[in-house]
Amino acid sequence: MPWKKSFDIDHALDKATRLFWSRGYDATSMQALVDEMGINRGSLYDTYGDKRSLFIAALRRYDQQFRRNRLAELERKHTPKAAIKALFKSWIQIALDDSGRSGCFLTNTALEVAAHDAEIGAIVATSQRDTEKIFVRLIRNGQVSGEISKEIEPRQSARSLLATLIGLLVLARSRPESALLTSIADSALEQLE
Amino acid sequence: MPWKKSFDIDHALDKATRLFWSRGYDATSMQALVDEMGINRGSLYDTYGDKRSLFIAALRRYDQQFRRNRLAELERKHTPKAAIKALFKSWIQIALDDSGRSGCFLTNTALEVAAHDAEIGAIVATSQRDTEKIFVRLIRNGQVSGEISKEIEPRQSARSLLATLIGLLVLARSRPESALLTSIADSALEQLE
DNA sequence: CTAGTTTTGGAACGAATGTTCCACACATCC
DNA sequence: GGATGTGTGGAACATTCGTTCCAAAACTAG
Repeated sequence: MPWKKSFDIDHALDKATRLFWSRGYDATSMQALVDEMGINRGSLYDTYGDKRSLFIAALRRYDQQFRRNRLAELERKHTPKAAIKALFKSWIQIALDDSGRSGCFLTNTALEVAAHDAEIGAIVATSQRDTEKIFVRLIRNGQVSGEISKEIEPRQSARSLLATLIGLLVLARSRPESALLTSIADSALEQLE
Repeated sequence: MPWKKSFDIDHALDKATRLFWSRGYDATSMQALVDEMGINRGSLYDTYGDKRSLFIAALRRYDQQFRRNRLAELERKHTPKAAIKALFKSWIQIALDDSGRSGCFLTNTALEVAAHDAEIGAIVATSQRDTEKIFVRLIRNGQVSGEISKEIEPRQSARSLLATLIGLLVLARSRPESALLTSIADSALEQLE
């Protein structure tokens, strides 16, 4: 009769996510994944399919665990404007702590794979659109409570915030300098006043 | 006695640049480069060295031809603020025209290679710093002539412009939508008022 | 023409790639 | 204990990778 898997599927997927996140798709070999995930090559193919499928699963998991959940938590714990500020600050903190300079998995993927792979491109684009929507909501709520200027146009400012955040994520990987990144975050927040 | 090369070294390098620019480092094979550059494999190794050296030469050429020269031309032909506007507009134009969705070679490289290769990382970081300096100069000159508000801090605004531009270049590759990109460019310019 | 040098086209290399497969060990249920 | 199905470890597969090498062709200079 059947038998439960002896390894934690999600835990192994987290390991794969970390590796893809740090090195990208092409530079991550199946051998490195086998080593890092701590499971057998056969089990890997049985459980997750081929490399591309595993990458998509890792990207989806990152999108859920790291982006959606994190944004939801920030939205719950802070006022709208403070949530935006906390988002930028936490990314800067990650960039300065992270010795591997991994940046943001979704943004890395946007450049490396998304342009040449429709399915992966759709995942990236959808998550960017969702982040944009969250910014719109935060701005509107901030305008109601008065902490964000009523003169700005929510959609346009949300797009600007998204672009600035993505730019910061790129610079975090090539120039992880505190002064540079905080300067950018400050500018982004000043736009809301 | 010696004999001049029968192929144009820079022309072949341009072909290589286009390929690396569009596909990235890992996804571009030497075979594809041989085919695209139209020269022999032996000649390629004799002239440019190994793959990484060729990539660096291509990146340096892009930085000179496409970034520096283009920025210098914009600075020469326009007033400071108009130059910034023209820069954003031309990138949007390229993004919407470019069926290959190549984005910006330097920005692509910042994410794919720069974080894990010190020499290439230095090239990317240096070019980003130089672009930042040009923004500072444009802003200062615009403040003198009066077309840019004297209330803004040139260095901080330059960094903000850089981040926004890079964010736009990433989005150009994952979501080449006119409304999105022009909205971002408009926001960037509004910051200067 | 001859000598000298470069390009050419392709063979060849070892290493690494993603993927498949299989015999063995082991845990579960009857 | 025996049957069933899973994870294990590694061999093996065909490709592709970057790189090296070489004999023949092509061109220039004397």
